[in-house]
Order: sequence, then structure tokens, then C-alpha cells
Amino acid sequence: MMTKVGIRDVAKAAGVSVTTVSHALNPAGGTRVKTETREHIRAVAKDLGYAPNRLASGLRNQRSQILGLVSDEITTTPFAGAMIRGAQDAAYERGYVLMVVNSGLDPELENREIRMLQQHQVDGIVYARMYHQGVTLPEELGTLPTVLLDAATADRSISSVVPDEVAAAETAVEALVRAGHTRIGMLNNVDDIPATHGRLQGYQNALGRHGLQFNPELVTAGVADTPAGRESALELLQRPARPTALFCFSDRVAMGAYQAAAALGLRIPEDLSIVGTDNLELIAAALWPGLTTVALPHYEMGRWAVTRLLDDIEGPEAAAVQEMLSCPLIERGSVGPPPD
Amino acid sequence: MMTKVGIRDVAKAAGVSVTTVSHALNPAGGTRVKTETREHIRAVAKDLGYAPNRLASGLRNQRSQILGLVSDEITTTPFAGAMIRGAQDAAYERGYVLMVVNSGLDPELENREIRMLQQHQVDGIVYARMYHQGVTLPEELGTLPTVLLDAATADRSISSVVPDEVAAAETAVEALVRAGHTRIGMLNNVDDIPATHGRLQGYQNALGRHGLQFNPELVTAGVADTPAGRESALELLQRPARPTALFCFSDRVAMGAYQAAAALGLRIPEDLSIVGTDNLELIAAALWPGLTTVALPHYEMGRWAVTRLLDDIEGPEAAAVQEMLSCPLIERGSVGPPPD
DNA sequence: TGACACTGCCAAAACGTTTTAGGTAGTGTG
DNA sequence: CACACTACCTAAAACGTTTTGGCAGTGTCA
Repeated sequence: MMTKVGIRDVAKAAGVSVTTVSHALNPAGGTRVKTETREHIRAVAKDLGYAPNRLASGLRNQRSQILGLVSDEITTTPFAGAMIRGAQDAAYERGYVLMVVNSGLDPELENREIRMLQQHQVDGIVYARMYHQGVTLPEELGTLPTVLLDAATADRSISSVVPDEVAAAETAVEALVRAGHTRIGMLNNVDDIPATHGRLQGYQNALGRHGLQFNPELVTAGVADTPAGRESALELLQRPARPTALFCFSDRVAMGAYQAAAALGLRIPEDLSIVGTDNLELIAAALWPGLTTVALPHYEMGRWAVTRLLDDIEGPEAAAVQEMLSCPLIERGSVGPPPD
Repeated sequence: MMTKVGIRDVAKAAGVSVTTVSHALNPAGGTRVKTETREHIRAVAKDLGYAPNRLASGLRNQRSQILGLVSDEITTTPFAGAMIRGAQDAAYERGYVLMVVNSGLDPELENREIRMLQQHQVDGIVYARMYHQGVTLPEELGTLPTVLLDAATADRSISSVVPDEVAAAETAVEALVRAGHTRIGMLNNVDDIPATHGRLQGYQNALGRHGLQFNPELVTAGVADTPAGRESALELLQRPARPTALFCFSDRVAMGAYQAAAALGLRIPEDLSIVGTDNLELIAAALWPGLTTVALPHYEMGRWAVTRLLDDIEGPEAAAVQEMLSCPLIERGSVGPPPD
């Protein structure tokens, strides 16, 4: 491998023109070369270790085979990994590669990064958020094919994929109902985001569906972290006629509930059942007993987003679709029948 | 923005040749254009929203301004985010962009992905692992500039950056010594990786430096997860003359130690002090009390790796360097003076 | 025999830059 | 007045592909 081998080298070695080599190697060549020559050329190419220069073919084809992935804070959440991996897997399978940029919270930086991606002639962009939220698209994107990952715009004009928050909550609450609970609390978030509203809705739906009364006294709203979860849980669990089960906005909140239970001498799941949301392995599997939780499908959303994006890029014009992916229940050890 | 504006459009609009435009816009143009014309051209370019096509300039310059980042399981660890972000930030600052691929554990897939990166003419590769380990470089890399991130090869022939495991352990143990502890246990890993050996070494160094006897009875080796940490801690804490402080291989292990302490009725930090390793926000900040821990510098390592890679690419030949980055102590609430 | 279609290959243009090697005035110099 | 020099600009080649529009040669059919 002294120097890069190009298509001319293959042509020379095979004794044909570069045109023929191109036709032989690309399916677009159709039937323009004799099968015999084609095979000969293929063999020579493999022999020389020829690999096409994608800068050149991208330039010629006006198609780089690169996708941009722009996200906000990649660093603060462990979800990023799963999303990126899902996206990358789907891209790889179709011969594309991912350029990732992350801009933190600075919209000016984000714009510059998007421009940079455009200079590299990305064929499309996955615009991702690390938690489900409404967004407005940056102007820079222009007419570039784009799909939203874990986010949606108000006008639904562009394809997006998010978790089915309502169904997720229903799944969680139903697991508790099935175990026999009738006084089920919810430790909700305060932020004005889709997850907050959707999950509350799902909680109410599930209760209603099973003839249980919705009692506002049984739901709290706090910051979605562990200390706040602990406080909320402590408060809820000390009310008269305490709930025997808790549906938590996130696994971090659930971890706070564990701490509250420990502080109050309540055993899990004998005295108190808990269901979380996220399936953050790091926490859910580490808690003792393991946390039963409903998983946010980050990997699947990543896959969906680029699959859809590539369909848009390669296929014909299609109407935007707003996809909601379902959130499976991951059972560990934090749900049991209610006490006595 | 009806159609992409190219350098010809700028030339036409400015009434000069494309050559002059190129010279005016690139610093390499030197003094070849009158300042006045240069400014005029710049203005016109900005006006038209001109942005150079990097496929074209990459093709011409034999330099794509793209760096490849290949990693193993991006998904299973929350460290990936910080590393990628560090790498991406450093790349962005120098006008480069990152292509990330991750191959899981399949070396065949990894090779194919590296070949794909090479087709895109990446200027260099950051070869990353998600935890510090020895690696052997894939053949495919050939002579491409490469630097290792959180990994090193046996022959030290290639630049790499890893955490200073020994110093990290010293820092952790010294914090405990400073608080007055003399019976300090260690919950170590079993895997045969640099972290395991380095941290044990650091633990011994710190003890020795302060005239404390190294006692093998006080160190365990187990899988580095929470349940195993719990078991190890339970065992260690029930021995006669139990340690009053524990240095844990990871924050997940430390979480197990918390659980063991709770099970034994030991309060943290009154009865037992704990120091972890990793500074996994998600766990360290969520534990109650917060976990004092020594941080692995993932972000900084990511930055270092691409900075070094770019120096190699842009600068003159330089000897490989093996960098070790230090691990600062992050104090929360799990360290106090020993009981009575 | 000539018109025509097919088969299998190739020359050359094009993609959008950068850079080399001049070219053209204008200004001194001998 | 020829000459060199400077200051500013430009034509054209090159980077490595893909694709259009051929062009020979070989049959086929009237």
C-alpha cells in the first residue's frame, strides 16, 4: 500500500478504461459490461485493495453519503449513547456514516455547526434532543431533509419520533394495578414538557380504566432528580392512608423514593411497590431490589430517525409522519402485592 | 437560496475570476490580491451566503477536515458522552468535524467501519475504548495518523491518553488519611486491566507514604458492579476490626457499599467513610449522602486526543507520547472522621 | 446489399475547489 | 528606448469519480 490506489490504477491493471471499471463496480452500470469482464475487473480491484474515494464520488453525484446528527447536551445524559448507536447502526446498514455535533445550549454555536455540516454536503440531518421536548427548527436547516429525534415541532410539518408518553404511564400503572394496588401515587415532574403532561394523562387513563378514583392528593410535582424525589416521596408516604405504590417520573426520582422508603422503614416491595421510567441500567439494575421500570426506547428512536431520513433522501417525496414508539415494561424486583 | 452558490457565482457577482476569489478568501492567498478587492470579494461572498464545498476542497487538497472516532460499546457506559463531547469540542475549534462509528465487540465490523472512514478520506482517527485498557491496533489503520483514547498499545509506538490510575487512587486514599482514618479497605476489581493494578498500587503507595501497614485482609476483588460491591462490602465490614473507610473501584461499587452499610446499620459518613472512582454524576450525586469520588477525566481525555491528533496531522513529525491525565477529587458528603 | 439494432467498450465532460504558471499594465533604470 | 521589476490579476490543470454520448463490430432482416 505504497500509495492510494485509484480507479485509474484498476483500469490500467485490468487493461480497460476507467469508464468500464466504474460501470463494472457500480450496479448503475447495468448491463453495459460483459459479465466476464465485470468479474475480471472486480477481481483486480479486490486484489489491489481498491476503495472508491467518497469525496470524489460525492462531488460528482452531489451526494455525500453523510448524515449529520445535531444534539443538545450529549454529555449530561446517558441516553445519548443509545440514541447515537441506534442512529449509527441504521446508517451503517445503508452505507452512510454519521457526523455528530453537539452545541450545548448555545443557539449561535448550533447554527455555526449546522453550517459546517452543510459545507460537508451532508445529505440530511437528524435533529436530536436528549429528552422529549418541543423545538423550533433553526433557520439554517433550509430545505435539507431533516427528521426530529426525541423532539417535535408545533406545526408537525416535519417527521419526528418520540416515546409514547401516555402509553408508557399506562403500562407502568397497569403493572401496579395488576399486582393489586388501589392507592397508587405518582411522583411527577414540574417542567412544562410533553413527558410531564403525557404521563399524568396516562396515569389517569389507567386508573379510570380500572375504576379507580383519581386523587390529586396522591400526585406531587417536583424537580426530576433524586433529592427532590426523596422529598416528594417522604411527604406522600407520611400522609394518612399512604399510597401502597408509586409511579415515578424517572428512575432518578425512583431512587429518591427508595431512599425515602428506607428512611421510613418501609421495605420494597413488601411495604411499598415502585415503578420508574427510563430504564437507566446504571440505576435501575443497581438499586436493591432491582427497579421495575418502563424503558424509553432510545436505541429504537435513533434507528427510526435515520431510517426515515434515508427513506426521505433516497425515496420519493412523502408526507411527514409523527411517530410514537412504545415503552416496554422491564420487570425487576420492585413490584409486589400491597401489604395485608 | 434557490440553488447552491458556488465560487463562480461569487466571482461573477464580484466581477473577478474564481482564482481571485479563492485567493481573497483563503489566507494562503497571501498578498496576491489588493486589500481593497479582497474586502469587496469578502463582502460579496457574505452577501450571497457563500460557503465553500468541502468535498471539492477536500478532493483538491487531499485533506477532508474530517476525523474518525471509532469506539467500542458506546451504549453501555455513560462515559462515552463526555469523551465524544471533549473530542468534538476540540475538533470544532480547529475547523474539523467528527465521524463517529462504534462497532461493539465485533472486530470484523470494526474493520469494515474503519475502511468506510478511509473511503471518506478522514485525516486521522481517534481510537477509543470506553474504559482504560490495552489494545492492539487493527491492521486496517495502516499509516493513518491515529491516537488512542483511554487505551494504549503494548509497544507505546503511538500516542495515547489515559487516566493516571495510580495517582487517582493515591488522591482517594489520601483524602481518607487526611480525615484521620487508619484502617482503610479497598473494594477492587478482578479484571486484569490497568485500572485494577494501578489503583491497587496507588492505594499501597498512599498507605506507605503515611506509615500505614498494607493489609491484604482489607482488600477484596470482585466484579465491578453494584451487587458485587454490596457483597464485598458486607464481607469486609463484618470482619473483626472492620475498616472505618472504603476506597471503591468505581461509583457503582460504592453504591453497593452504601447498600451494605445500610443493611448493617452503619451511617455514612459517621460510622463509615467511602470514596468512589468515576464521578458518575448520575450515581455520585444521587446517593445519600453524596458520594465523594475521584473523577475520571473523560472530557479532558477526549480533548487531548484530538488536539494531539491534529498536531500530528498539521504539524511536523513528532515522537509518540503516552499521556496520563490526573483525576481530581470531587468532594461530596461521604467522608468524615472515623468513629470515636 | 444496405438499413438497423444490439453489444461491449471508451473519450471526455462535469462536479467545485486550489494552485501553478503566467499575463498585463504601470513604474522606474540604465 | 529597451529592460527589469512590481503589483495585481487570470487561464487552465488537477484532485478521483460518474455518466453521457458516442463508436466500432456483429448480426438480423428486408
